[in-house]
Amino acid sequence: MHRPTLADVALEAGVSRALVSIVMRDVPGASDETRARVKAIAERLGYVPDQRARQLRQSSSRLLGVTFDLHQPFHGDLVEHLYTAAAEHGYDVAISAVAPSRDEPEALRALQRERCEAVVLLGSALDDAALSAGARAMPLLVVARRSGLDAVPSVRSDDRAGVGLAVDHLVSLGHRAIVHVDGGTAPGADDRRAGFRAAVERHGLGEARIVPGGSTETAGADAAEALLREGLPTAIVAFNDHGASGVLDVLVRGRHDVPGEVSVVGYDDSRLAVARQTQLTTVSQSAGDLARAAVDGVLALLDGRRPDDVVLTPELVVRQTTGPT
Amino acid sequence: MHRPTLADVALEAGVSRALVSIVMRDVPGASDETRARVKAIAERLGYVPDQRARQLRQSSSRLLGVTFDLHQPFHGDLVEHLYTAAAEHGYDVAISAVAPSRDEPEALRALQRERCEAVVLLGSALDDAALSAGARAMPLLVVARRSGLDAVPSVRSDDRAGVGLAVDHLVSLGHRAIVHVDGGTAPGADDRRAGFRAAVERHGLGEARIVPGGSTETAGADAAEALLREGLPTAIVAFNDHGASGVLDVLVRGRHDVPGEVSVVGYDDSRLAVARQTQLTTVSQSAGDLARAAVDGVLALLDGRRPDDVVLTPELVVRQTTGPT
DNA sequence: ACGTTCTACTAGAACGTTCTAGTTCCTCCT
DNA sequence: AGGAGGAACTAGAACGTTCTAGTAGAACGT
Repeated sequence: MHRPTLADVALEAGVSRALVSIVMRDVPGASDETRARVKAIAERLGYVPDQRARQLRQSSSRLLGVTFDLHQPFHGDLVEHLYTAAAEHGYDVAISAVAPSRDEPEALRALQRERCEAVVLLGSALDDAALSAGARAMPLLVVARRSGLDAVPSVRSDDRAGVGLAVDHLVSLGHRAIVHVDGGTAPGADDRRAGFRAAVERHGLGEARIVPGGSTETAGADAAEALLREGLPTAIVAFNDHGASGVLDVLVRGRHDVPGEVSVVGYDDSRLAVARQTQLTTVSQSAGDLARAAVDGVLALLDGRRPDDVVLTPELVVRQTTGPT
Repeated sequence: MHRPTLADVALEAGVSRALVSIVMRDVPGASDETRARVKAIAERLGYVPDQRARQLRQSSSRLLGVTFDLHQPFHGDLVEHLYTAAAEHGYDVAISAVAPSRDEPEALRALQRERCEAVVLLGSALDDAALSAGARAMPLLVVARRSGLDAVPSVRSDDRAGVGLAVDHLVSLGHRAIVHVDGGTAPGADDRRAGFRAAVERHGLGEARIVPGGSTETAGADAAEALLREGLPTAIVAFNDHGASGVLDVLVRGRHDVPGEVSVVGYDDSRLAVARQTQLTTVSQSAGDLARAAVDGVLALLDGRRPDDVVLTPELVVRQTTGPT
């Protein structure tokens, strides 16, 4: 008992396989009458076209690969929008997860075997060598990080400007003792650190105070504990929402009033920021815009053009973790 | 400029395509000498076998489909373990995401087109009709929920017992005023509610107090605010870690001591519970065990057997949100 | 009546693999 | 000397589609 094929439907309907193919794809070349008849028979037999055979035959697979981090909520948002953005251009999406037990090269290789036409890497940690090796096999585009390579365009939001927005907001509320809990080696961390330095200098706040952090809640919590020991500022700009969440936990459990005593700003506007009762003030990178730009970018690549790097302007979303000093 | 194929490698090496195929699959039938030579040439040309053509030819695709919720951290854990569990049996995994803009039937159809041999549905919300319709097309197995259908086995942990563990723990700490913030219509919510009722009765705590909640942090937070108005118990058992997290936020921000004044227990032992500074006491369903059982189950299905429903026993993980009353 | 153009359809090749059924050629046994 | 058996290799079909190049017949204009 195997799945019915085109041939089964054709036999049953008394027509050629080609005609069934025409009907199933809804392309011109069949009368309305046979169209209805064939469709009914296909339905009755439970026929579902075989994507593999289809793509084998067609030169283009119209399949876009996406690698993402299973445990990064913002990647979830991006993936969701990539599905719809790709569908708008008639592309299917194959996703391949990156996790502690499954590294990026492995995820990339899986997509390559699937014959994706191009791959979008979300927040990739691959170095230039690995990236250019991958780009030799298929068009690659990175999202939410820079690319040093000419062959690999990137779509990201302006991290320096984003952190600048956060600092501007805090300064306008009267804060002058502002600390950045950085992202360590995470993609984008360098830019955000630089953006923080630039903003602090722009406002003449003296030496920029930066403490080592990371992209997880524990990293944020550890940094907050260090700050408690060394002396709290009046405002903290975290590397991302995860980190801000860790910072918040430590502060609130330590009976510090947020935002009365300390203001906290996150980054990403992930579900974490929205859904949490925390109501985190954060910098929003529109997942929808990033996804659309990424899809446009890979389509340009497939078209043989080298798209410009896209740098979107982030927005500040003020919620309830920031207030006047 | 297209990807090199078997034929290209064969031509370059001066052998037949069949021989190259033999070499690439590492099956017996080629001398060590040609094996090395062909592999070198394949490497040089950048040849990567075409998974689609391969699976088209072979009767079995050795491909397992998995649908999961992009925004559910516990699903991330499960997917990660499914990758490795499937690999142990020589199976590849194709994942298909469910999200607000992409419903379950859509995700399932994508996997069907990919010709997966069977599909594992994580925490599916499909009703019996949809489930049995899907099961007619390919073997299906649900994880983390019950299945009413004979055709669809299920792998889950014992939700009633899990909530029982949580209540036992709280009672042993001296609590008698315990509230359950339930999961509404989420998969498994009924069992957990029933488990709470049973445990409360077993300990003779009087009428079970249950307030409506849900599977998100906001739902948990809303429920906590209702509790603040109506009168706090000494302990709260949440539907899952997400919900517990929302409850915690409201409590801590309202200057209530956890666990001094109120104890809180979550469910799932997701990264949320571990990584958060919260150090949530929670009930752990081992993602690894669930994943392995799920893979064993679908393989049995493919073998023509109907595997027994698997109900794993959950474990209580005591961290720092529960204490003596 | 004759071409032209359109519609509805079909035969058969092609996509990149793997499988089946060989064919050589060498070695070993009696 | 005459197989038997095995190792190394190959030709060609097969998987389920879509594509190309066609055919038959109707409709239309002149």
